[in-house]
Amino acid sequence: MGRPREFDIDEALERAMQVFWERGYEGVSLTCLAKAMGITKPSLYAAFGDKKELFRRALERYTEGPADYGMRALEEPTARAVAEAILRGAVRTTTRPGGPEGCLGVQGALASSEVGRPAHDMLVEWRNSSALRVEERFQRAVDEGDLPRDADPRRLARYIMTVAFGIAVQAASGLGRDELQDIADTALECWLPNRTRD
Amino acid sequence: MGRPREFDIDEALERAMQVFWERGYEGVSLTCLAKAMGITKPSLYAAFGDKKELFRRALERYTEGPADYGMRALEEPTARAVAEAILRGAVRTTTRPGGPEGCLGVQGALASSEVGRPAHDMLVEWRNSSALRVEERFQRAVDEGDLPRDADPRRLARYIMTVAFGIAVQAASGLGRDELQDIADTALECWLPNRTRD
DNA sequence: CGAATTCCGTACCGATTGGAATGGAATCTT
DNA sequence: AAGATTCCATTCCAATCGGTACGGAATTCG
Repeated sequence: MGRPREFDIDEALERAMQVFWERGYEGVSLTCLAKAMGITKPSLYAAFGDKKELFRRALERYTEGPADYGMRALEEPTARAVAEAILRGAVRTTTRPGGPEGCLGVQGALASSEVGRPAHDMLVEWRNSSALRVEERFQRAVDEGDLPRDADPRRLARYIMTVAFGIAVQAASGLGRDELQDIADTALECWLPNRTRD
Repeated sequence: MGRPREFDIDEALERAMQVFWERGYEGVSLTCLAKAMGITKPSLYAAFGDKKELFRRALERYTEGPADYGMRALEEPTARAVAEAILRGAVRTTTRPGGPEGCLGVQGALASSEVGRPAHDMLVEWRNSSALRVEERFQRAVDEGDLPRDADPRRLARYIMTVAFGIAVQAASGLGRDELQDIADTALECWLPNRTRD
């Protein structure tokens, strides 16, 4: 009941995600955000609450959209394939032609003032929980005999995630897709035996 | 001639560097900056020019201070030792007890609005030139026979720097020194034969 | 000592920040 | 059609942003 909204809330959120991805949390004002979303500030406020709530929604959308390679990678059959999928996904996502360079989870709010703290904390948690899921997947690989019994899942997961985050930083520094894939390949060269590079 | 300044300009710059390191360029206001430096805004403005000039000075000081491991690493005798020194330095600097966690070159302004562009550009250039110097060092290693003739110095350098930047991100996510050193060790395990871990 | 010079502190500048109040327009249920 | 409800647009809010104008305090040179 009542007057229906004149904008598509999903499309508006998509725009918001793009802008946050490109400029970070504190790097965008509500005014700029509203303009990019094609709506006015009150509409934004009514539909999404405040700025940090909008950011949370955008981060959620990012996780299930551009960064869904993370979840899908965990379904690969071997630890090696998981690692490959993560790094390959990181390369592709941080250099996708349509979108901003880099990773929202890294760019968003690495450093922040007090007002940027909510986004900062969300992203720290986002990065750490990602690493944790990879670790759990690698633990399963050890249990299954896919990884050697003496392998350290946490250490391997942290290594892969570190390279992935480093790739995001390098993408923000202007490196291209091929160069980043080279880096990913280098990181994988030392990985356990069954190399299956495409 | 004239009234002498009542604060130590070197110490003030040190404070500024610390704050930029911790909160990034846009994350600190001039007011907060001046307070941390123990001086007033007009004094700051008179001594350092505007905010981006102060940031430039702070970045300079960072390069020659906490991040001097980068330059010193290049003087190591072998490529392997260079790589080790870089990663070890990254670990130590991003987790030094006294200072902020992470790396000024990474934290400062990965993502930025228009007003943060100067810092953003400075840091992109800083990261890229760091990688370039490592590449040149590795090229020398190839020339000297320290690295195999078919090694790709650029690729190796980018890999090492990617891991180093990734370490900085992880430090900002709260990982401790030992955990980061584990990551560095893992990254080096695949490195060429002569492992000389301490 | 006195003039010139430089620095410090306060108080303030216009612009922009995240957020909200208000009122009219559009749609639902009754 | 009437009332209730929801949305949109303008306008405004106190606070803060980076950056200054100005007057008094401290120092050196003459």
